[in-house]
Amino acid sequence: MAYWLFKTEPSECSIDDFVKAPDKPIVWEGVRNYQARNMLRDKVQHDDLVFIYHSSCKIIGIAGIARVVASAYADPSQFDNTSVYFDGKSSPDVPRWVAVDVIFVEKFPHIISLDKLKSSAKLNELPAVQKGSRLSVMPVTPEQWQTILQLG
DNA sequence: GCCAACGTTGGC
DNA sequence: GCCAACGTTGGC
Repeated sequence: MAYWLFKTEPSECSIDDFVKAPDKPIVWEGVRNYQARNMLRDKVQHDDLVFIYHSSCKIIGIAGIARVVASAYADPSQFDNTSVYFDGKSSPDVPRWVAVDVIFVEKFPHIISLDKLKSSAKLNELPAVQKGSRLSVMPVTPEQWQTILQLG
């Protein structure tokens, strides 16, 4: 079992969308970065736990936890020409992008802010706190996971 | 809205 | 395969 951090803009998908439908898997689609895709496709497994990170918003930070309930499959949005995630260069025969399904586990009473994450020396290696990091799917070590939980 | 830091594209 | 130009991300 592994740990991950998934970035999302809460205007697109926030922890509250999970809270609203706690038993309904959410399709984690729209990852359009090769490094992130490779991790989604090759490493993210059923039952892995995921920090949900809110980016590009007022309160930036980790908002809660979700669990992976379906490992990688072809991201349907890449074939949907009405979707902002449509990719005309991808084909059903050789899908370029993948999605996973995640389900609600927990919403934190307070978002663990980016400032707080940066304040812990133990999290220096976490890509999320590093300047210029644009990974939308990133690994979290068990030690980092525990450190972050204690910050919350 | 600015802009630094990346990532991707495409001509050569 | 290099690299300039362009596009995107994401914190501020």
